[in-house]
Amino acid sequence: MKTCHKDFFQDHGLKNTPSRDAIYHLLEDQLLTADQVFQKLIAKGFSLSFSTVYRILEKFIEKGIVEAVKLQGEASVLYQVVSTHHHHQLVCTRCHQIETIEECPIDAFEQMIAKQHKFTIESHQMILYGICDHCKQKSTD
Amino acid sequence: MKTCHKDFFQDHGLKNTPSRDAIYHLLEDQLLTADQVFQKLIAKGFSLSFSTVYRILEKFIEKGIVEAVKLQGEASVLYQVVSTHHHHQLVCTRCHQIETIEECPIDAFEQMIAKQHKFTIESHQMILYGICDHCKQKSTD
DNA sequence: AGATAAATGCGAATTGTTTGCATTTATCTT
DNA sequence: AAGATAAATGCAAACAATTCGCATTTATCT
Repeated sequence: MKTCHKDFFQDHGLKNTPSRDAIYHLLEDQLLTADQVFQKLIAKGFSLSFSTVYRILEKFIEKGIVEAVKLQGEASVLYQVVSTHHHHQLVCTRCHQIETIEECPIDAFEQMIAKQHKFTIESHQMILYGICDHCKQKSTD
Repeated sequence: MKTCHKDFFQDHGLKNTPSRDAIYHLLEDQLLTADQVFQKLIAKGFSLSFSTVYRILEKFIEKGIVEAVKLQGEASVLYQVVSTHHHHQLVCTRCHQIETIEECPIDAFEQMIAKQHKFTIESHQMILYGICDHCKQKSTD
């Protein structure tokens, strides 16, 4: 519950509602689909509608509070609170677990691209697909 | 028409049909949605059904002939023939033009990730969003 | 040429997401 | 603190992209 002080939503021009708060906290430390957000809240006994989930996510993205990530192969979009620090994802192609990493090789790369292609990079998405440690160990059993 | 010799599809265990050939050649040098593939072929006077487009793309992906790329914000998936050489995309957030680049900063990075996270990278997707040269020049007019 | 499995066309079904509209709620005003 | 106001919500219907079932056709293998 790092950044969510009392007027957090109001500072973004959003009303402070229980649903917003609940969704925000859910997405602080994990990537979830809209459906997963909905299910988790319902499971907690929280009451809200499915379209509200989508509408809140939409507002969050609009305000830069949350980012949407589209992974190859996954049908639905994943959402996550935008951290102050940059990060990327390691997606295991076997168990589909997603690990978040802080390392990024692109900063240096950006300058080269800016020159060679005269393209000013504003943001980037990098997703690495492969086998996680856990799955690797299982396959050697 | 680089790699498409007579038995190309058969080598992949696929029958050699006109639709396959047409779609393959369309995607050799551009990223298109399923719908765009369909529209372009229809426009050329080619006759095929929409579900055939999806089924062919599905097969191509299964055989590793084509890759699917999901961009942030875009509703539908883009498809492209997998080149023998590795490449990435520069997506202009203004004009939505997509440029393909050969440079890749990730090869060296992969080894580091493999060690630090015990994650074996099989493939990766990197998309850079920003402003292309053309749009930049327009904005200074 | 005939057999066989794969490929195709068509429409209907499914899935993820968005929208319209009536109702409720957070915040602002007095 | 009560009422005004716009934003937020619930519900169901609409949508758009993609998938599927099934009957028919076609490429490839005898």
